[in-house]
Amino acid sequence: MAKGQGIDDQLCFALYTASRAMTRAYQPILEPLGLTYPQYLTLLVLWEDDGQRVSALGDRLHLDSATLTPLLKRLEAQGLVRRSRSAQDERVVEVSLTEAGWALRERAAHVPLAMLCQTGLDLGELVALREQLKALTARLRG
Amino acid sequence: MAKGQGIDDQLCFALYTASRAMTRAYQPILEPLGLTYPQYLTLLVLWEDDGQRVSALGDRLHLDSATLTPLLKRLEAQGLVRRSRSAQDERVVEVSLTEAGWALRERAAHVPLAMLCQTGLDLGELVALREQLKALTARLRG
DNA sequence: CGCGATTAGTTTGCGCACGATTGAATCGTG
DNA sequence: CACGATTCAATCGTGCGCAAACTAATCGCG
Repeated sequence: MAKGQGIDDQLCFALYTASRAMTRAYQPILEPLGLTYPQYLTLLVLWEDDGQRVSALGDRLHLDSATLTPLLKRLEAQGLVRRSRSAQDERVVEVSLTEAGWALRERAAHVPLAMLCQTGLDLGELVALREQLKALTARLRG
Repeated sequence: MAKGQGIDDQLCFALYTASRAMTRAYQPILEPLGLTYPQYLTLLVLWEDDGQRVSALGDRLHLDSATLTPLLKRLEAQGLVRRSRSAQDERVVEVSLTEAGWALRERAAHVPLAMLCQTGLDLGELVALREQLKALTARLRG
């Protein structure tokens, strides 16, 4: 076996395939809610803290406005969020949940557990892996 | 702290951000070679085993032909690969490296080590994390 | 041989990601 | 107050990723 050059030896490839497998695993669970995976993540952030500006969402999700603006417009078109210019600072767009956006939270409440089951990990393994990934991300950014 | 519902508690989000951070970390290293990250992965597979059909590349990379066809056309436009219909079976397209495609292998030889350094992981940690991710991927697919 | 089923790859359409640019609003310094 | 610098979101262009529809070639069964 070649040492470290084959594609299956590469950490990056394992990460890339795992991430896509995860996104795909979410799909059948999110489809009844009419959400994509990035849209679901965005709503998670808003359910945690409603009324954030676009840049704050971007900081939280590590996405820039070029990605978020069209995504938020699609959520708005579905009636889940409102986008409005701040009165204090007209540059800022504040994103807030509608009634429907809040209501969706209940319908999505089962999602984390459903996904946890799909991973087949116990809580300890999950936390360990998650923290390793966070550390790796920090390293790659630094 | 909410238990398991916040975005930073989710394994999926850690995976998603780590994967994007990895892709981004590759960018400055691959940019001098004129490659994107998925293009680099595709070449890795071809350097291992030249002359594969599109579907075999897809099996290896877990990508379908709708993704690979345009990617391969871009590699072909750069003069790195040739795409040709098999004589035995006209449905099949075989992808083979050009001289330039092989030559690029030398110029890319430093990439894995450069990335390993960026991760700041020792080899043992890398292998452990990689195998956990492979196991997770298998679970999510199963 | 003939013809329906299957297979391989392409095309189409949509939704991310992200670098780069733009335009408008605000800030800061003189 | 003025005006250049900065900030915020939107826009543009490119390249994935993938579902679905399509096309052409091959297979298989009568």
